[in-house]
Amino acid sequence: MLTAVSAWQEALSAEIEARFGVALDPAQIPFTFPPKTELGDAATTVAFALAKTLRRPPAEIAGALAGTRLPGVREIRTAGGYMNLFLDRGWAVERLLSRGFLPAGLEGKIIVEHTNINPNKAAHVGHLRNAVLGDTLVRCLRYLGRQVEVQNYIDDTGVQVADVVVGFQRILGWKLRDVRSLIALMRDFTAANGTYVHLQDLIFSWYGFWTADNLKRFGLDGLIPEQACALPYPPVYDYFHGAMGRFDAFCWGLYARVAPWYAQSEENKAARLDTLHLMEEGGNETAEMAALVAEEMVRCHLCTMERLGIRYDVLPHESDILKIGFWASCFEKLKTSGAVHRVPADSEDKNRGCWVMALQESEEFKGMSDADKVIVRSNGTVTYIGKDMAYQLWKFGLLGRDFHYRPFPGSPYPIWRTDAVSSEPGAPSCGGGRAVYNVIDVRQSYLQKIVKEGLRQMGHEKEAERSVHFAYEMVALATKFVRSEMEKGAHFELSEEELAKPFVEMSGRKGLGFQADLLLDRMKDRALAEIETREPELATTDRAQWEHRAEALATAALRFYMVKYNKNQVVAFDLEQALAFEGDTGPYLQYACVRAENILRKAAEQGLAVPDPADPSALSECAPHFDEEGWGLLSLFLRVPIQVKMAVDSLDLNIVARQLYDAAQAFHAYYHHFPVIQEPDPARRSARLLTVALFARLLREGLDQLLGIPVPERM
RNA sequence: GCGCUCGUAGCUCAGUUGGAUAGAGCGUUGGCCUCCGGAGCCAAAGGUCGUGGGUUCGAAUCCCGCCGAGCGCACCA
Repeated sequence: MLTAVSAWQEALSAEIEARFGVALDPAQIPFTFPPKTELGDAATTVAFALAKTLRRPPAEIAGALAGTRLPGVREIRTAGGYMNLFLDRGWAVERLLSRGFLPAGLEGKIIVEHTNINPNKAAHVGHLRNAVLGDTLVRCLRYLGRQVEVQNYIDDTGVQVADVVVGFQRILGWKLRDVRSLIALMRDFTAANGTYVHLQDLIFSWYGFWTADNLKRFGLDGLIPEQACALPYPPVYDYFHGAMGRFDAFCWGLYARVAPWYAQSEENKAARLDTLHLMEEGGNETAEMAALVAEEMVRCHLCTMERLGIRYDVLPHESDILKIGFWASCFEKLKTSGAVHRVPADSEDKNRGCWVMALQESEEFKGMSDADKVIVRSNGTVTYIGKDMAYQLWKFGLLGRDFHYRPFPGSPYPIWRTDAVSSEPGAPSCGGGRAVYNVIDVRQSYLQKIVKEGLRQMGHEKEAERSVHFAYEMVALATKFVRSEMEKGAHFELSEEELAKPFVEMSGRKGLGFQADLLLDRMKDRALAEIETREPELATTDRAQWEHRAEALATAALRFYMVKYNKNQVVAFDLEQALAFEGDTGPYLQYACVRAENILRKAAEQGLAVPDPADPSALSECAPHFDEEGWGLLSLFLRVPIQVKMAVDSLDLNIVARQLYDAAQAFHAYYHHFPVIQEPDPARRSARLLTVALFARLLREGLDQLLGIPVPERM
């Protein structure tokens, strides 16, 4: 409908000029949709807009324009100032199926960066919102004909990874080979038993874990390893609370132990800096452990996201940005363009000795009490914001150089990661985009603004304009939910004051949050049970099918939950609400599609001829027999391209979810009021079969291409 | 202090360049499976759209004030 609307705008603009002598920019002619489908397939309120300049009543203007000939439009009916368009149905359906309402193959690569989880712990529901929004944006852009490169940035050099390494080395007393064994063991168990292994059972029954040191550490010195393995509930059982046989979940628990451990002594606190230094130096066991942990963690995250149908093209690593010298190049540009200056070391300024970017000149930062931002610290190290600027320059191809690339090992699908030294055969070239979307939560708006300002000050005005921060509100935990978890025995460090608020912020450091895989597992369990009540025999006859359907339902429920809210709305996560399969949920949309396809299958089984949507003669034969309600249902899909465009322009992706939900809702109502197979009149039956076939196809396509929601054959 | 965001039904939320009778879901109440799958449908009850002004043919939407809530403004990322 996008392409049709612009044609209508042109035609109307010409007609208005001819009739009233008023030149109106075609793009300014507003097109909307009537509140009820029987009022028309599309509408324009241009008469209201003209009423002011022409000083004539809107209804009169609408009446005068009603005779305008618009391509594909069979009739224009006016209602007050509204002009309601009724389309030629054959024309509309043909274009719906051939994607004739969509622009194709638009020039210029668009880069979308999303997910960006610190590789030191399992993904939680907050990360899911980021990944789902990012992936939905990618799908919408591709739907609109854009070429998209998806990047997932890996911060493998920061304090977060260091903290987990400290946990392994100093709290658990593990060596590199212990971590290696753990990873290998986890992979074996996951492969053998799926996702339902509790780590506690695993780790404590692991003979190798019970070294003399560990026996002593956990107060079991008198025992031999075999005895410790056999203990049903070792004294440290709670130590690994919540880990589910996954390495990332293990690190989640471990990471939460590190902050309290730092708090115990100054000596402990010093371990963080020591570790960071060792990681930076390289060539030692600590650095190797950090790399190992980060890589395995990324693998875990890729698997989690794979469950949701979320994939990436490339994984840029922060360590490579430094090693390959991107930061050095960026720093040169910053200095030569005058974007940064050095504050003299002997000055009184609090930033003495630092390289800072001055922001007080910029409109954006007016009213700031302190408008200087430190880019390079007085000790010569670069801040996060500096590295991000280098990364952003590369994304636009402004560094004039590229990374090397090698395949990321052991990923669930082929994917490239950056490398600082050399490329492997078949390596792609990445970056160099025309526009860039950074999907990052709203709390980083200030920093993202600075990155954009940096581009501007380096003289890249155009790129700064095309640098979009896709800001969304965080996912917090509903206090109601946290309380119920605490009643079940979970321990969180929360004050009464915090518990009095409607929601609490998640915190990886505190281990406060809900893990993505855990949520998906809970949803899957729920789905398995639901399926079992409907098809009890499936559990024994086809277990793989049973699981496949449950996983699809979990994916749908989760993705829809994450995309249905407005991006500015804080999502207060509540397990009960997230686990819902009824009403305004993903499974409701899947069910509409499954139901429609069921009718088609049943009809075919009974030997009824199901009209082929792609066959023009079937279409012209059926079109006159469409029920008005059936057409109203199909006409909702005319809105999709415009809604997707609006969603991408405003970054309010819930528009897309809403639109498909409305279509599903309209179908469920149609289903109950219009029997298809039972309809005795053959012509009418054929028309209804075609309606259902078209609906099923359009909804399946929409769910898959736009929302990334898979639809199983049955559910 | 400065900046951003939010406040709509008992609860969770839609309502997008100001437009047709303010809508969904959950929950409540009452209906609907010998009939294409009841993860569904139909109906009822439930609203001073935080509040007070303003702009205009028209305001939940735009402007100003006030009240309440969240987030940001580091040589952390």
